[in-house]
Amino acid sequence: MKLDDLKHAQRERLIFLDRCLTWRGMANRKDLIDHFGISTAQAALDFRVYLGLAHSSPPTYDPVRKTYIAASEHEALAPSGLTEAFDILAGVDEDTPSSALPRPERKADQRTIAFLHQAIRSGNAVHVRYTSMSSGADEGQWIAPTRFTSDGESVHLRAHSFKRGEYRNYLPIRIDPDSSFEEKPIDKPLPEDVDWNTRAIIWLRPKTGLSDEQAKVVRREFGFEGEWLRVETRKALEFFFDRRWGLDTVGARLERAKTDYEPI
Amino acid sequence: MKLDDLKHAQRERLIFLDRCLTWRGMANRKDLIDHFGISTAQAALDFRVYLGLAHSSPPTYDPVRKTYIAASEHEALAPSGLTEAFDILAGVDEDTPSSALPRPERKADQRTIAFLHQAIRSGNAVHVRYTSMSSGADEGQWIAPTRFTSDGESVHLRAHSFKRGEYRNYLPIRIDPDSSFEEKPIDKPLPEDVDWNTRAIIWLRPKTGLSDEQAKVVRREFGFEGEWLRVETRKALEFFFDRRWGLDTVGARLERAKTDYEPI
DNA sequence: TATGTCCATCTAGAAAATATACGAATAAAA
DNA sequence: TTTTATTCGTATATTTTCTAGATGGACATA
Repeated sequence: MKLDDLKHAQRERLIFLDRCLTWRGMANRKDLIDHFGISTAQAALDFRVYLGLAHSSPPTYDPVRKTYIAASEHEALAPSGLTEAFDILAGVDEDTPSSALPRPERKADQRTIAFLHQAIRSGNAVHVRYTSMSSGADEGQWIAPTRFTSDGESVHLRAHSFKRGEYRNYLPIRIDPDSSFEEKPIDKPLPEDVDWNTRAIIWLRPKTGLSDEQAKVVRREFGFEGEWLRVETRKALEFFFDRRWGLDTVGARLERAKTDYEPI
Repeated sequence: MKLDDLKHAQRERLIFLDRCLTWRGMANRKDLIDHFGISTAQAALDFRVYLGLAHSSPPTYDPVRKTYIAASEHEALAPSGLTEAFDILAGVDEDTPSSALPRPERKADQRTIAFLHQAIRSGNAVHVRYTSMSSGADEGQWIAPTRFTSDGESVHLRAHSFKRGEYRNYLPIRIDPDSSFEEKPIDKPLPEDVDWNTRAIIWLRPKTGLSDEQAKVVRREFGFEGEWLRVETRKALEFFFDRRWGLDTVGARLERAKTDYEPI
């Protein structure tokens, strides 16, 4: 019996339960009932199924505290990072501001995104008017969108620019929503997107100048033991890496050691 | 009939469907079947329920393209940002690197988090050994944790420090996992957490020095029309704001105009 | 014209979940 | 000490949800 053998709905519930046990160290039927709106009977069934699945380190019921307590060597069925599981830990009060810092969410026009998605699916080129931060609005151009990407802050469009003869990253928000979005088939095959199909393996180390003790904290914080932290992405996204990881800021605690490239 | 009247499982499915229609502009039964593992019959039922709910701008079936197409004035039942909905747009190939830039995920010790959560719940003080980046490891101290917070990058612990006589933000990863985590009741009531209970309203504007046209792009990108963008958070989290929004970097396109404070 | 794909719908039946009731252990309040 | 509240578990009958499998329609492509 595995987590994947279950139906989607119950699997979702057990994953939630798993996270409660992992990060809170405790869980009740009430947690399931409040979160999913199921009955007490069903919640009890879910607990039994969970206990059946978690044979390596099952939680135990503590009648004194009236909750299930995770085993001290508890192993998550579906491992999660603390950031993903934050909502498990944060009490949600309506009205008052969240206990999470608001993010700089970029807006996007639904219709524009749908047109681009459509062009990607059909493999057509599409006509757009694009405003770049440096050169201002253009008069309209044909691009061949291939996929959406994300740098964690905003969503980008990866597309071949016929004007430039290369693949570039575009910000959908800078596409004029009143562009024609006219589509046309691509006459000759596009070149390979080399940067996309190149793996960039970035090796990071604690910033030069940190004391040994500080370096140790940094290692623990980012979860690596040896000399380097290995992070893997695509060369096409590497441009965004330093900013996303804050390597270019004054208080940076990591720096690049080296970068390896290999075809995917 | 409203989205909230539905059971959790079906509501999840309809929200997914809603996002497909919103951002892809199209949806099939197959999308539901692949994502939730339901039958074709159930997927067809979900579509009918969705059509019943989306009375203001229902999608239409296009027999030629063999998909449902969102109305051009489509209104999302459950509005979402593009960043949240990114997984709807990104094709997921296993094996190859993701099309999203990896995030600098901070690690955290489950057991430590569970102890802290326990202390918050019970309202007790807890004994921990904390290593700060500046002053190094301490000899152990009592703190009174009140809640978890998040700056979007890592999760923090908000706690009253008896040593300092004030509320501070701690990084759980810097708490020694071998701390005693001994608990004791708090003898006299804690002072109010004034910074937590103060609303910080931050007014941002396009960075001075940008051209009018550039400022216009910035406004559209961050979704504000007038002079300022209003962002609301808690004073206790304000310290993280500039870094999270990249206001302290060279390429920043927003700057603070003013900040208002008011009690919550 | 044949084939494949996508849709919808029908029916019977399986599976999932509920409502309701009952009993047990514990802590705190009366 | 007794009562109340909270949490657990389980059992029953019932309702709701979902599936399996079959049927048919519209359209595109070969």
